[in-house]
Amino acid sequence: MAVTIKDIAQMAGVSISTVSLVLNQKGYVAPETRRKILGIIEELNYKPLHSARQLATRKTGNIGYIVWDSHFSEVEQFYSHIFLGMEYAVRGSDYYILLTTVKSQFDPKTDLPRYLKNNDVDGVALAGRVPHSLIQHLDEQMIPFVLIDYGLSGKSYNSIILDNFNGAYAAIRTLIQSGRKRIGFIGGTSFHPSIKERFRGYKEALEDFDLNSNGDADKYIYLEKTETSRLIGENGAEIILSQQPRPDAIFCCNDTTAFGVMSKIQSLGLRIPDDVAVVGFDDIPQSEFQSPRLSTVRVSKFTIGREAYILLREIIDNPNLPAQTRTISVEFVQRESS
Amino acid sequence: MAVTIKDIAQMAGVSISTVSLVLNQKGYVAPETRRKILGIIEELNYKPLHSARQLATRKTGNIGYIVWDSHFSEVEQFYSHIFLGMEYAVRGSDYYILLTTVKSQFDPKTDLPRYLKNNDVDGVALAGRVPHSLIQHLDEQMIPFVLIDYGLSGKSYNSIILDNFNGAYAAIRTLIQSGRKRIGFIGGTSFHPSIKERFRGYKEALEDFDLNSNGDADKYIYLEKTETSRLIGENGAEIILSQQPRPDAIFCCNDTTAFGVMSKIQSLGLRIPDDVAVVGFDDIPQSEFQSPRLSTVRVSKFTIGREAYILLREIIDNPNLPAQTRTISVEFVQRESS
DNA sequence: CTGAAAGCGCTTACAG
DNA sequence: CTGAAAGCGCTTACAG
Repeated sequence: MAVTIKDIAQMAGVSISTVSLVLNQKGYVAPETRRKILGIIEELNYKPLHSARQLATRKTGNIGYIVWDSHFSEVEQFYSHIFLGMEYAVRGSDYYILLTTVKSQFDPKTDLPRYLKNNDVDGVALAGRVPHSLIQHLDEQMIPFVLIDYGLSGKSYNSIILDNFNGAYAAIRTLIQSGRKRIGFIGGTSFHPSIKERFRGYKEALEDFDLNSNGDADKYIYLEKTETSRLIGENGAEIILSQQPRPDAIFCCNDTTAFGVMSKIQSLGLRIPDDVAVVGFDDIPQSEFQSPRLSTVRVSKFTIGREAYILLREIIDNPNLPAQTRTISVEFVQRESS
Repeated sequence: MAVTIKDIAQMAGVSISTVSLVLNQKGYVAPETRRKILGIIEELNYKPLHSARQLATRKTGNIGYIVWDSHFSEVEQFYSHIFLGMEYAVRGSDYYILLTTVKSQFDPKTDLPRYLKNNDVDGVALAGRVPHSLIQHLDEQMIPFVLIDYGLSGKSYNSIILDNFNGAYAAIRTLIQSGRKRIGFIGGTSFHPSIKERFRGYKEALEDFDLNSNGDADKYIYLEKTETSRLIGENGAEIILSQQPRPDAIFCCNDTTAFGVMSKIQSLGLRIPDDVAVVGFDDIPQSEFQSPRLSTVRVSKFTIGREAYILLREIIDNPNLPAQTRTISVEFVQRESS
C-alpha cells in the first residue's frame, strides 16, 4: 500500500487537516509544524492521490488538446510541436494534457472526444482550424477553451495568435530591400484568419513601398479556399510564373505551400533564388533541409503552447474573465531561398 | 450540479449498489430492473465521475506514452502516428493516454515523467528507443509497460515489434527480381534491434539469391551507430557510390535515411531508379511526395498503436502474465524509386 | 436478485 | 494555529 495523508499525519503527530493545509499551502500553519510535515513527506516520498484530490475538489486535473486529424497527420508538425510546448509547460503544474484528434466531418452529436462527453477535462485547447460546431458546443456548455492560431469573425474568444501581419510584412520588406520588384503571393484556406493576416501584411508592404501602383501586382496573387498544401503551391506557381513579366519572388502562406512552389520552379528549369526568390511561413523542421534552404518566418511553437496553457489556466481558475487575445511575435529567418 | 449515481438510484427506486452493478455489468440484476436503470441513465445522460470511480477502484485510468524527444521532434512522424493509433483504440475504453517526451540525457532520478513519479498511470507504452534506465526503472517498480519497436538483448519484455526481417527480405527480393545485382545497405543506430533485423533480412536475401558469393557485396554496406538521419544517408551514399562497380540499388534502414541517399544520388547527376534504385523502410507520409516517389516497406502505425494498447491492457489486468512479443506484419510498397 | 454500510484518500468549512 | 467531522461519488464485500 502506498503512503497516504493519514500516515503522514500520524508520523507528524498532527491531524490530516493540517497535512492537507501544508500540502496546499493554505491557511496558517506554524512554521515548525510545516517544516516537520514537509520533512516527513519528503522522507516517505508521499504523493497525494490524484483521484482523491480530484474528487474532493471537483476538478479533473485534465486539459484537452484537440486538432483536426488532417492537420495532425500532415507532414508538417506545427500543431504537434505546439502540443509539446504545452506539455512542457504543464509539467510544473498538476495538470495532464489529453491529446485527441477530431475527424474532418465532425458532428458534435456523435464525434465529441470522450473526455468532453464525460466531463473529464477542466478546459480545452483547440489547435488551428477546428470544426465550428465544436467551438459552439464548448461555448454553450461553458467549457473553458482557448483557440490557438485561429478565430472566428463576429465573436472574440480567448485565443493565442501569431503576429501574422507583421511577420508577412517583415518578409516582404526584406524581399523588397534585397531588390525584388514583382512579388507574388500563393495561399490556400483563404478564409483562415491567419492567412488573411499574412495576405494583409503582404499587401500593405507592397503599398508602403509603392510596388503595386495600379494593381500591377494583383496578377501575381493566387489564393484558394482549399486546404494549404504542396499541390496548391505547385498549381499557384505554374500560373503566377506564366505572367509577363515573370515575378522575381513568391511569398507563400506557409512552408508546405512553399515546398510545392519550389519544386515547380525547379521543374521549370528556373533557379532559386537567382530567378525567383521563395519565402514561406512557419519554419517547420523540414524547411531548413530543402535545397535551397527555405527562408521563412519563424514562430516559436513552444511559446505558443506555453502561452495557451497559461491563458487556459487563467480562464479555468477565473471563469468570468472577458475573452482576450494574446499575440505572439514572429521573426523573419533569412536562408538560401531568398 | 451534474447528475450522480444517487439520482439514478432514486429515480429508478433502487439502491446505488444496484445502479453500480448494472454500470459495471457485474453480478445479477433482474433484466427488468436493468432495463429501467439503463433507460434513466440514458435519459439523464448520466456519466460516472471518473475520479470517484478511480478512487474506489484504486486505478488511475491513465496510460503513459513515452517517446524520446529527439524521435518526436524529428521530421518523420512514425511514433506520433503510432500514438494516434493507440489513442484511437483507447476511445472504446475508459482509459486516457498521457503523451510525454523524455529528454536525451535522461536521468531517472530527476527526469521521470510526472505521472510516473506520482503514480498517475496504470501502465506505460514506450515508443521506439528509450533510455535503458527508464526501462529498468519501470521493471523494478513493477509498473506494467510495453516496448514498441524496440527491445533489449538479454531479457524479453512485453513488446510489439514489426516484422523487420521479412520486410527487408521482401524488399531485397523484389529488387533482385527486377534485375538489380549490386545492392547496398545504409543504416544508422546499428545496434537497434529493428535495424539489426532489417540488416539481417538484407543479408539473408542476398545469400539466398547468390548475390554475395565471396562477400563482394560487403563493400556496399554502410552502417553507423549514430541516430538515423538524412545526413547518414548522404554520407553513406557518397561512400558506397564511389565503389567499383557502382551499386545499382541501395536499401536504406528507413525512409529518412533514404531521403538523404536520394538527394546525394541526384546531386551526383545520377538518375533514380535508372542508375540506382532506392528503397526505404517505414512508409512515412512524405515518402510518397518525394520525386521520384519512394519505394518502401509499409508498416501500419495504427495497427501497432492498437496492438500496443491491447497488450498493455492485458498486462495491466493480469500482472503475472509472462512477457510476450507480438509481431506486426509489413508490406513492400512499389513506387517510382525502384 | 437487491440493499445497507464501509471505505477509497483527499479537502474544506467550522470550531475552538 | 490546529483538529473533528462531513462530504466528494463511486465500488464492493456482505447480508438477506
